[in-house]
Amino acid sequence: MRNRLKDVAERAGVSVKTVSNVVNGYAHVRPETRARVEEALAELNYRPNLSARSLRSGRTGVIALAVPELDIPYFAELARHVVDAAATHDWTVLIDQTGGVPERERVVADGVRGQLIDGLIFSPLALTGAELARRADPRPMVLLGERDDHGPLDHVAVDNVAAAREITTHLIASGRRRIAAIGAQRATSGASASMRLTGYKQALAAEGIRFDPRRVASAANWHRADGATAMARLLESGVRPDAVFCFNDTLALGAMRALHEHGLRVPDDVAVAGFDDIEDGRFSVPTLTTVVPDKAEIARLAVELLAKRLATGSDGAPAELTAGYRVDLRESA
Amino acid sequence: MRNRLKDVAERAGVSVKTVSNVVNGYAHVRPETRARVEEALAELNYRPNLSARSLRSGRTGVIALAVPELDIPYFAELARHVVDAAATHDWTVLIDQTGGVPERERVVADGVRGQLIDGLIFSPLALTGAELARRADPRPMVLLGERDDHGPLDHVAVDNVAAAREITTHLIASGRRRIAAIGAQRATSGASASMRLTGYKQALAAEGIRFDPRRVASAANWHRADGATAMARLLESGVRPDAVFCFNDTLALGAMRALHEHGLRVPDDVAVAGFDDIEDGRFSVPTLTTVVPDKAEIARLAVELLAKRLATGSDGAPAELTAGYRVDLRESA
DNA sequence: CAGACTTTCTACAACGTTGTAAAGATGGTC
DNA sequence: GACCATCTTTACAACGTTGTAGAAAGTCTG
Repeated sequence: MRNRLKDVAERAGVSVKTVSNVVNGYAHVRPETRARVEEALAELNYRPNLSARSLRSGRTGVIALAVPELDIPYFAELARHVVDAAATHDWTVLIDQTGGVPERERVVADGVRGQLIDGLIFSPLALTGAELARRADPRPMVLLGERDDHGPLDHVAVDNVAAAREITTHLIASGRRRIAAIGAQRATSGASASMRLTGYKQALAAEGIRFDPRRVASAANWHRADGATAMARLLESGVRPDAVFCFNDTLALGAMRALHEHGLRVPDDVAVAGFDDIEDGRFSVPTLTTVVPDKAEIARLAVELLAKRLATGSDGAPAELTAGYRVDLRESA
Repeated sequence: MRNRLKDVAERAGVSVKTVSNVVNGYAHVRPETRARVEEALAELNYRPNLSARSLRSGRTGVIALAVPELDIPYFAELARHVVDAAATHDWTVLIDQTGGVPERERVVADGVRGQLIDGLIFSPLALTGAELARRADPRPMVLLGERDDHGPLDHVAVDNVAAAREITTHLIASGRRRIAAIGAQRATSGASASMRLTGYKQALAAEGIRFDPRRVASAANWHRADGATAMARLLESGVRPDAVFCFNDTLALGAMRALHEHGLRVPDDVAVAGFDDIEDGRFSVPTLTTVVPDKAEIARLAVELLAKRLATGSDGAPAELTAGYRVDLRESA
């Protein structure tokens, strides 16, 4: 049942190379020969051996996508877009989960996958661009997500500062003045966090609202539980926000739960805004106003960067591409 | 930078095969030789070429996991467990998303991945076991999820009937009598649906409550929107349920949203129970009472079935394994 | 210390594929 | 009909790895 070119060749009465030529659509094959070969191909249900092809060609047709966790909805959705974008190049995507753990991230960047993959699309959480740049693996890598320091590496992100500014401005425009923020992190660990915080501050400044550090709650992780505890901390600390900008949707959903537990209504008492547009936010109670990054564009740009590196043999200055976003106003703010 | 055994061998002054022996931990290598080779290995940062290994061995060390969609939380969580279980065999997992589309499912079963994979763990939505059994690909395949008809194929599932019965019984025990169900499907398309419906009916019967078909709402898909519309349909049809068993958590979250919109409180007015234990349900308002399948066990059993097939060359009668579950009582019921 | 056995290392071949080069067939031109 | 160009097909080698078989050197047994 495991059929090789050789078996097909014998059945069709031609050489192995002729079968190979037919399989690969080489033009100069006599029509009758082609027909005979195709018949044999079908009868034997021939499938090319990809290992042999890869060995011969030096390409596997597989790229890796490394993300912190697939059960973070943002990354699950992103993964699907990457798979779709890769399919246009006939590439298979292998997904690696790093857990955001530095050690695992380093191992992935250094090429755990060995010669299994042609390139890597990487959304790191713990490692900086500079750390990643001095990796041992020569295969091309594209970084996803905003980094202040992305080293000499190709890179795709949305303009986080602008997006955060825009959604904060919306909160102000709808009459809120005591706007809290949830999700800040130590500068070293989270570029997303610091950029979103910057956008938030810029919006306040532009509208002449004084920035109050007591209204900013940090969150080491960005899961629901973190959002809930951060919100609770804010409420119990005595700052009485009338709105909160959460640095991602998951935090926002957690924050809404905490607000609910404190007997506060959303958006009546406190408006809530998020970031990422995960599916849950479209069905939460109330639905979540959020920044919608163009995930399909992010995926497409990343795959195309990789394709360019693979085509040109990795040289050329690092590219830094920006994908689009929009703010979707729903019920929560 | 791309180093082969040959380069290492030259550097260490030994034959290619000796390097291979060191890399593979062959015992009979003189310690000094081993040390010299290991030094060369490190200096050149040798990585084995997996394509060549696969070609030689006939094994790729990659298994595929085919699921409907990764942004369905249940499958994202399951995927992580499968990756972990596969890691114990040093296998890499390649995830395929079928979208639940029959054509895509057929293509996956017939081996799109060609010779890239050693085996397949498949959670089909559209195709029956019998349809899947007559596939063209000879590689071992393990089915996940309950099927009434799973053909002559290895298969891992939890006892859906028992689990549905148990959680419905809990609803009854807590005093509910007008218990609705959301998620029924035409018998042909959804074995999960029909088994959960069966468990629901059994629980009613055991407690002497007459089954009322008007209290059962169907849902072609099991997304939030489907749960919300199904719940709304029930409420507007005049049946006044005091509880609802949703055939998965996502439906339940959608149903809770619809209840909220109709001004009904959960669990005070209507208790809600789900199935799957997705992370969202642990943070929803209120948190969701649900059936918790042992996803780690499902993954482990599936991977081990695959390992057994690969070791024994695919013969032996199809196995049918059952993984555990428990009912987690939270706020919603 | 002969013989048998073990340890250490190596050459070779094969896994299935495709690029190269070249041979043979066909067709066209003068 | 000789020549050249193009079409069609083929043999061969190579991609990097590892199993097999065997050579050479070392160790043990009686």
